[in-house]
Amino acid sequence: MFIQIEPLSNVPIYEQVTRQIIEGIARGDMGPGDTLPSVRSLAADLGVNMHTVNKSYHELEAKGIITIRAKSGAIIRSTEERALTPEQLQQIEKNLKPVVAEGMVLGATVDQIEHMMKKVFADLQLPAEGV
Amino acid sequence: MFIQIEPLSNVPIYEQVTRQIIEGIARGDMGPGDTLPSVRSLAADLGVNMHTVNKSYHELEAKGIITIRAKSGAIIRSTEERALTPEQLQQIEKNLKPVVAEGMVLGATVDQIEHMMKKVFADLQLPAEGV
DNA sequence: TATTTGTTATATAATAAGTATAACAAATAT
DNA sequence: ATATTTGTTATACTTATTATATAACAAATA
Repeated sequence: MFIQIEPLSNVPIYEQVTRQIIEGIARGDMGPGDTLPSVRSLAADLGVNMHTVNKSYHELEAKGIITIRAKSGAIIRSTEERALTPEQLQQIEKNLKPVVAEGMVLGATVDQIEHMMKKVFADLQLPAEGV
Repeated sequence: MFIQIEPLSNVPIYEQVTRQIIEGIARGDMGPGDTLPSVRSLAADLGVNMHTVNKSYHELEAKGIITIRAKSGAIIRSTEERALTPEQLQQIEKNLKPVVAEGMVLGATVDQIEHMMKKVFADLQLPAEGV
């Protein structure tokens, strides 16, 4: 699997796992209907505890990105199933705000920030385009 | 002062303080050369401990946003002093990535995300325009 | 000179993060 | 049918983080 844990990071391991799975889906490495590896096997792969991965999966479920079927596995939901509610949109905006504010205070221009946005989009989408 | 603490938030208090000071600067509520309130007075205002605010100030200093003069106070640095190094730009991009990725996976379009960006920009800049 | 300032130190408590084992019952594979 | 794998649940433990509470120090300021 594509996940790489940075043990010295200030970002918790379960959060690193969550983010990298999300980025993997955005990048098209895996898509709707695909099953995630079992918490035990992924934990063994990453060299971390089962519960750490389990926490990440439940975070993904809370975000509406996957469905966990008890005693079976975790499946990536389809785009139709993931509604994109107004609450979710608002949450994204709330997450965006401190990042943008920090960038501006550090002296980044609107153009610079929008340029970075495009880089992030490209980084997440281009590999899929290459198929 | 404009800072509002949400005690039930999963975001640590010192981090809430840091973010809201940054947003205050971005919004133009306070600018370069201005001094932040003393850690003791702000802590009293917010009803939190001195060290919590102190931690926030040192985080702001580490980000290059303020300068702490020992036994004197904390001053907001000028835009010229805040260099905006390539490392900082890269950090902003790194912060942006998981937020954008999550938005996309949840089904937000590029246009929707860019529209939210503009809302955030407006929210941070318009009040200053009104002066 | 008295007050305020950031700094430093120590102590304590609560919560979060992470690991370690173990057992259960349902789902799946053989 | 049996064995394995699965997510779930429970308990226990360690460590780090967050936050508070006091106190004292020395420099800056009023």
